[in-house]
Amino acid sequence: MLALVDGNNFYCSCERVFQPRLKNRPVVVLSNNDGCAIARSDEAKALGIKMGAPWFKIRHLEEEAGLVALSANFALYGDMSDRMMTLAAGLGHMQEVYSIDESFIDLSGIPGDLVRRARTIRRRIHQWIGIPTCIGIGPTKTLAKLANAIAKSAERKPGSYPAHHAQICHLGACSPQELQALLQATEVGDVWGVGRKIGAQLRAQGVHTALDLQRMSPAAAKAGWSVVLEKTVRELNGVPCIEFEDEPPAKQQIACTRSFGQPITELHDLQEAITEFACRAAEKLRKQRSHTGQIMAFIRTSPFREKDPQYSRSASIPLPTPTSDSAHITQAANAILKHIYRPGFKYAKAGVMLMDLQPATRQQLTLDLDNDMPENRTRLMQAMDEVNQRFGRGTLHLASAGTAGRHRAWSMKQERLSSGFTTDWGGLLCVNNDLLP
DNA sequence: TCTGGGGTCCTAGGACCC
DNA sequence: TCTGGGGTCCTAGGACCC
Repeated sequence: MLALVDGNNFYCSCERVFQPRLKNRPVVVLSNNDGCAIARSDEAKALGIKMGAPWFKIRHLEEEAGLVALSANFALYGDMSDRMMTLAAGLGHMQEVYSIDESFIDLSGIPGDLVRRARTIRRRIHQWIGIPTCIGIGPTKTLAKLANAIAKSAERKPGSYPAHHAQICHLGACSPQELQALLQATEVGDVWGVGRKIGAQLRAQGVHTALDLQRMSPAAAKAGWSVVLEKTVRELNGVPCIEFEDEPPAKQQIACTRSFGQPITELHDLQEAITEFACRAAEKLRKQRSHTGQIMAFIRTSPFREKDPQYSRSASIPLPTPTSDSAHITQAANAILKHIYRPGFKYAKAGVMLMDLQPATRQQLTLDLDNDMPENRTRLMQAMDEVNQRFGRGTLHLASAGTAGRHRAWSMKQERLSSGFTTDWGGLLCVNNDLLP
């Protein structure tokens, strides 16, 4: 048996812990550059605000409905998440952290009343961290997800499901008739793994509810769609097909991409952005002790400004020697940028992706020894990570050649650090590429 | 449907080989 | 010159998730 523990409206709930005045008010948390809503309180959902709604379209609700909008504070949410995960882990023997606000817990071998146990953990998370959660229990991941959705819906929308499933729902403890009724009351599009497109296709074939999908033959699911949907059907029938991952596998790719607050036209401004993205990506890479064998960069105009000429292009460079060196990665990313850049466009977004990731093995370290001053180089990177960890991300960063000290034309929102102070881009220590070996 | 940022997995189709 | 069959590898794109 598996449990899924999920923080309700997670980012909003985190903010409410520190700003109790936000309780019972409609609240949204906005993405980078305050672009769109990425979290909504129940009250904000009741106002009809959709996930991803652009801020400029819902802004009028500030005046009209007392909507409160907050810029995202990801450092805070990461911190709260760690604490919540630690408590949630107490539910069973193994935990898979699935996202910032969700974790699966393996309940096999746990004796006694699982619902009562879940209730204890839920209360503890609420009392100690201040985050409200819902817990779904079922024999497979898909059914645990479904149970979680039922637990949430039963609490928020009375009448959608029987009230005793609110907050905690244990599908493994339901009678076959009860389970059937719950599946029938669930729209097929609400099943984990069924998105907008496949949901529409299923409905067109007469499959409207989770129960309909459960009764589809796995062979038909595979023939009509793919092995992914086949697994979903099997999981709905209680046959585990999606593995429990106790420790997170190393990432296969690492990306750092951003939309700009204002459109960018000049190459040197894009260079600054790409340099920063490359450095951040390299940091993530070293954190998981990997090297990258291929670097990709892209730039694009805004598809939403239809009148403006559109341009979107990406390119990648395979590296002769896999590396985690910020300077190498930055150079490669900037070389790509020069290659794909065309003047005359208003660029809205750019990014760097590291691909072909592999463990930083001893062999690769030996290869590095052939480069200039490898020991200094490694120590420099270590020191940079340590400084940034201690004083906040971006305190020490590589500047693209010749741009150090120039005003940033592409502005990102200032980031609040978990320690509570605000960093400023002025007066930052930069290391110029030109100075590196 | 909507102006975010990250990820994963699967599939189809082309290149190339025997 | 045409016709046959099968396999692998790679890439782009689609669909999904939070």
